[in-house]
Amino acid sequence: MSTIRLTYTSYVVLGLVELAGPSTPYDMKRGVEASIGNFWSFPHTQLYTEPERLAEAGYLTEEREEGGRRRKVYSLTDSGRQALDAWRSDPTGELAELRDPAVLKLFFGAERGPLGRAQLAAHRRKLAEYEELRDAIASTAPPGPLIALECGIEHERMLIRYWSRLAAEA
Amino acid sequence: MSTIRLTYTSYVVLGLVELAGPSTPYDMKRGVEASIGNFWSFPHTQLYTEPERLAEAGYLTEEREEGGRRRKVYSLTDSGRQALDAWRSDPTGELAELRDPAVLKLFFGAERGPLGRAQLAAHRRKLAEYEELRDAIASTAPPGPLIALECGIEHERMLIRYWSRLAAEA
DNA sequence: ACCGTCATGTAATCGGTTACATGATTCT
DNA sequence: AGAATCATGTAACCGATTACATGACGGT
Repeated sequence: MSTIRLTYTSYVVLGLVELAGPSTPYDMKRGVEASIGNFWSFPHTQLYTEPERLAEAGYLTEEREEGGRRRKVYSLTDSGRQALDAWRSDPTGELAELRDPAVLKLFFGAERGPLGRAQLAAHRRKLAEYEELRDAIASTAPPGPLIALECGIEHERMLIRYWSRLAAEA
Repeated sequence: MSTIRLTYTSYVVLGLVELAGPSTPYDMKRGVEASIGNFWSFPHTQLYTEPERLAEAGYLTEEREEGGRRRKVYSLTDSGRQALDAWRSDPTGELAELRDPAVLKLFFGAERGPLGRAQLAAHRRKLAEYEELRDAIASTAPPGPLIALECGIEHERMLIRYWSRLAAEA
């Protein structure tokens, strides 16, 4: 049993398994897209390697399905739940970075007009998608995902205002 | 002369050298902090390895200072300027992700109260810092950095509203 | 002369991404 | 039955981070 550094990806995996119960990597993949994947994405291959890492370190157990494809099924251990709890209950003051590719271009002198229009279109689409998603899950989802989705919605609205203003000035 | 994939870090380096002229890694480091580093950060060691990569691929030239520490000084080549231009003038529809550690915790069930208060404090500090910075450079800085800074300010304001609301509900 | 801090850099490690590959399933 | 798409996974590579290390310089 090795010792590893828990990354954000680790917590996403632990959190997903807590939410959904014992999961295969593919279960996780489906759990990620259209939820947490909207604002914290990574390639699906991470969902094969990361649970393995976590299992080696004792945060998950790894079993094989009986019959069929005999896929790997991961479950939370006590140690895993503890790690998740410790992380979750530490009220971090760490801040998100903008890390917006379009703002990066802007910083280095990109033309506002075309960039603004492209961004506006994309952000409007994303906002619509979020609002639809919220309406679809509002009555059934746990509060965490819902409230996070609200943040995503505010984020999109802010950026739509921002790029609108820029595109208008240009 | 090798072929490399240009990452965001590459464009940051190319952009910095364009803005500031021939630079040593340490010049770049100073250029990064308090400007682009606020919303697209990375460890300073990247500023030693990345220019080297870029020089090998022909986007920068590498010279040695005469005397003193004989530090490496990097300058843009035509090829580097072209790559920067091509990137900058492509109006990307690629979207920023939230990728906010605090929202991640929220998603997986963190308590709103303590987390909200910690985030509020941190975001208020950051906002004040941005506003001060803006006032300090408003008259001298090129438009790109200023307009990007405006985005950072709006971002902070949005998150202050968001966490205020959450902390109040909790 | 010493100490602390800033300046400057090297090297190793590793998480994350990219590329690829093969079974299942569904559709026509 | 063939094609297309979804499901499931492996392996290699590499950019990014972490750890460490030494030189310069200002203050006491």
